[in-house]
Amino acid sequence: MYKLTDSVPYLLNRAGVRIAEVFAQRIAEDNLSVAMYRVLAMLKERRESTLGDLADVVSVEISTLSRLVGTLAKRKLVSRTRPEDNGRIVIVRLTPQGEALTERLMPLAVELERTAVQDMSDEEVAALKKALRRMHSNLPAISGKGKVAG
Amino acid sequence: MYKLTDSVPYLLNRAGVRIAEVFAQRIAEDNLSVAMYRVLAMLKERRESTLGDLADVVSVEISTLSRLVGTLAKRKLVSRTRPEDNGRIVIVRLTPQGEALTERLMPLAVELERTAVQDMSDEEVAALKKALRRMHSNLPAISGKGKVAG
DNA sequence: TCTAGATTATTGCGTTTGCAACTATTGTCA
DNA sequence: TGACAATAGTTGCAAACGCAATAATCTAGA
Repeated sequence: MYKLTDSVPYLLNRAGVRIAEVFAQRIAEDNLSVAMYRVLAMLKERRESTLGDLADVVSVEISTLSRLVGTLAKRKLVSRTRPEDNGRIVIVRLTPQGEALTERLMPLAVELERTAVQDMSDEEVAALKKALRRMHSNLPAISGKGKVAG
Repeated sequence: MYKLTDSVPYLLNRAGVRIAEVFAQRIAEDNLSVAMYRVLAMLKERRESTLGDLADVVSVEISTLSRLVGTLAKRKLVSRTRPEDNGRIVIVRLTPQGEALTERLMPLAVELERTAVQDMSDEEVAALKKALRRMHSNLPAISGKGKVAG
């Protein structure tokens, strides 16, 4: 029998919102949003990325990300480049300042995660991550609303 | 060693966004958002609720919820009442139309969940839910930003 | 080569959101 | 009882968001 408050989507959202709120508060003094942090952390991980790839990774609309990256660029945390051999795409990279900031913030993310999963074993955490990845891959990406094969 | 794309907050957000997108698309033809659905499903579960309690359950700001419930009330899906013995609070209830709509949509939520966890055992799903509840309770609720014990 | 289509990012625009301020009501305690 | 604090909800306002339209570039086929 279905109960909203026992359903996976609901519990997922509730935990996700809560953890994002806590992290948002921690990085607010640096005038960063959670999405901004994810962009920075992603670039630290991959060194560089196009806007579209970043949007996929960060789970936000590309138009939102375009403006968000614009803000980060204005603050000299990232650079935007259109390669000569491909004038469509934009390559985003961390600046030294951006890298320094990211390195300073990552420990906060680590600590937050530790707090969140404090009473779970390594196996439980691994199983959780596996389940989260599975659910993501079990569901279709929404491209542009109801535009299907057309 | 920390990797954004292997961290729990990131995976949590990614799965949550994806599942919400899919469900949003399914209920879009009824002009409902996911938060609206959660309000309706919550009222179906509890019969009635104050605005503040609803906000807690649905994980949205009370100001947002105030407007959202106003919209639902305009569509005659819920009713709002200020009890005579307490003029501060607002009691929200489903109307018959609201209940009918909710009953029609709940199977969609069930099916979505089934799709999301399709390759997991009952035990795995139970462990997932447990982990999601734990993380929620391991983290502090954010009241009003940095207002602490003041 | 030239044109039609696909890809990638940006911008316009209306909607939604959250914070802060405000209103209204209730609770407390001197 | 009377005043001050606490609670509950609403509204103003600015920021953030997503969709749709647009611009710019690249790709592929005749």
